[in-house]
Amino acid sequence: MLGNQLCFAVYSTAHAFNRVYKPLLDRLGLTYPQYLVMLALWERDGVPIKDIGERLFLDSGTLTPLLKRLETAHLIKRTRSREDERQVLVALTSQGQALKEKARGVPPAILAASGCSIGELTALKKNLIALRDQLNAAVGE
Amino acid sequence: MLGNQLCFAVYSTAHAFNRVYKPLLDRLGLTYPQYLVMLALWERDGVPIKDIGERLFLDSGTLTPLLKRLETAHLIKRTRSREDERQVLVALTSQGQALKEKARGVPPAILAASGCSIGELTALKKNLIALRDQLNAAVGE
DNA sequence: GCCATTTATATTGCGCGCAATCTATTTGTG
DNA sequence: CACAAATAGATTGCGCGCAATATAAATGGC
Repeated sequence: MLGNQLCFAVYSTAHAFNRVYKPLLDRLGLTYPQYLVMLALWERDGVPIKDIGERLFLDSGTLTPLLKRLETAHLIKRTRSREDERQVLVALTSQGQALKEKARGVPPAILAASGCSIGELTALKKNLIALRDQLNAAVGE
Repeated sequence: MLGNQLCFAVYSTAHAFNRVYKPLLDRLGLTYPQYLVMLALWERDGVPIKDIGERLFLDSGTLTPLLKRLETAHLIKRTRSREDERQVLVALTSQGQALKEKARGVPPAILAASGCSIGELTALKKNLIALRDQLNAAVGE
């Protein structure tokens, strides 16, 4: 049963996080997955979709429509690469860049809602990432 | 950033778990949320939908169609309560009961894929549940 | 240089997950 | 008893998340 219980703990914690993020992200006009994509682009943009997918563990079936919505919201621009016509490069617009400032209040609010110390959260994060990487390795056999 | 990183760790671990569960649950004809409902019913059935929702942190918008699919698959039966006509009671069919045996191999397989010791998983589960409950409390203000 | 293979992205279909809304009961208050 | 409020569940709409498939461009072996 323990595997089941742990998985449910992860599953239900993910939903709980979503509920905390939602009112904060509503003000930015983003969903949580869209916020993740923006976080990735704020770190490095002008990149192919593949690159975003690898960083977030998402595939084109998820990203293509999501990126279209971000483009409709004028936060990003998608352009076919010249060197490799298969790739679509994703770049932030000025509005997309500007949103980074508006989003600055999100992480502290999350930290406060978690009610944990930095040390606890860091340890938890480390353990989760190790578990995730182990699970992903197990899928690849 | 730490709050963001932790949430992403939870989010991506949930997806990784899903990828590990999928081939195991495909053999049972269940999705992971359906498996969760079955786990809940194997512990206690003949209960109103509300009861399942509280145990799994899910609402009727999610559960109503999911339960309809489980009923179509002949794993459960839904009947209006006599005492309180607002309630719909969910009971396992004999097939639903029998599936419990077929599902017995799932938890050990998950445990093996996690590559962690029982102690590590128990500690991680405990920390996650504390975090989840804290987050849920923060949403309710 | 040709052609099979690989790679990047797009599309379709299905099942969540949740907000918002609706209906039908039940409960609580006077 | 009447009637407002609360409660249980169903419905609708939207955005993931992913499998399966399709398309088009690049690559590699001969």
